[in-house]
Amino acid sequence: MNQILRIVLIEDDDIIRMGYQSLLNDVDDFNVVNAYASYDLAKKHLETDNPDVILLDIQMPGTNGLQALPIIKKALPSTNIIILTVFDSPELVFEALTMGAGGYLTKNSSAAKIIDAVREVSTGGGAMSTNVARIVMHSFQKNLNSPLTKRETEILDRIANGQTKPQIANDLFIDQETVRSHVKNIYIKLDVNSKADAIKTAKEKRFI
Amino acid sequence: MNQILRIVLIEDDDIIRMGYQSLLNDVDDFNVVNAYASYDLAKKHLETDNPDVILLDIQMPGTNGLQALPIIKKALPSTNIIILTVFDSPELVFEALTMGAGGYLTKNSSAAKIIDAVREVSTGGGAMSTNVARIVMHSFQKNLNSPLTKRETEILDRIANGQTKPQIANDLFIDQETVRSHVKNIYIKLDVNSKADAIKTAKEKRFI
DNA sequence: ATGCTATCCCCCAGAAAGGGGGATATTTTT
DNA sequence: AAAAATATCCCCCTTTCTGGGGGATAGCAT
Repeated sequence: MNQILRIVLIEDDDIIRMGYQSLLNDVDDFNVVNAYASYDLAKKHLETDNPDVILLDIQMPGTNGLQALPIIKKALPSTNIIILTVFDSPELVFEALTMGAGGYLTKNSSAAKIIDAVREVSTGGGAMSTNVARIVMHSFQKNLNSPLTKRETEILDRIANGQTKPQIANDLFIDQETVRSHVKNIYIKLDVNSKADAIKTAKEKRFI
Repeated sequence: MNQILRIVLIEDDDIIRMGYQSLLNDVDDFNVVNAYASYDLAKKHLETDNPDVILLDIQMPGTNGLQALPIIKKALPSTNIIILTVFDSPELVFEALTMGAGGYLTKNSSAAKIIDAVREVSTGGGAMSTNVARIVMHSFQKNLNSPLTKRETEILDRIANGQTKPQIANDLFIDQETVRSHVKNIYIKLDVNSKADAIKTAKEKRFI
């Protein structure tokens, strides 16, 4: 499977775009089939370009990269898209990943990293620069000093998944009153007095 | 800040452990202060070892790596831990990340990748091998073909965060009856008839 | 031995949920 | 321009759930 990878660039800065183009074209099995200064310019050609991988900037005139991402993904579901941008705020990163980006690189990435990333996402993999990996990993980390006990956490987790107290009681083979007891303690510990506030507080503090 | 990085290895395979030890000790600013065949052997020495980074295997006799992870994190909060294992199932990866791992590498990682990872996590960053990045990124991707409208998704999302219909109505400046209408349609589209089932189905299908 | 945890019990009023049945205006799609 | 989808609002109703108050008890860990 040493096939030529068809690549499309969408990047508004002429210098950067041409730089990436020559960088990627120098790789034996890469072929930059087209390079556009915006998504609006690219959209009518993407079907025929039929790229395996698109390198997509976020900031550009007209439809921006994050807006374009789901549109492209729907039109060309098998195309893998790498966001290539100077921005690395958590909001942008999560937005891009939920919308189907296969990679997220910041523009300080080395040539080798970019080439690796293209190869990686072309097989359905994931690629991100270290600063992005940092953001993503931090989003997973739970607070290890939660005031909630195991049981309380278990119950709050189920509440956050929409289960009612009777349902929880049933699932855990305990009485509704026991669930109620735990919930009371959860509310005291989190200093709240409603389901919504408990979930909100617990998520903010990463207890669940 | 060109300080020597103090490193501890916890890995039960003698050959592999010694291999990593010599690999890392060959790096100028790295110092493998100790290497143990299990966490149970390591635990009484970790405080004095005072490592900046720990490379931690999952599979080992006695307390395994994932069990040890939160314990170490609590005892040495400023120590950054990299999981180094042959396993890369989503469950293990998520477990490790939520428990505070700063990196997750599989053992097919190159020497350069491992060295990079140690450096990266020592500054609080994140490091993962490409197969792990793949798992993590896929966990973020939403289904772009949700049957739910924007408004319905917004409302279901709020329900999943514990808000009641009156609260949602208030936040969105619409009538409770409107919220009710949307919820009815959500239930029909998802073929459910309760909050819990709606959340469950929507999460499974990645609509929210 | 004291505290924390998990379990269960009762009272109560008010709130919320979910199943029906609609209507209407605005958008979007065709 | 017509048809479909969406977002908004209205009424009926019963059942279920919630949260606040007051407890008790057995086991486990420090």
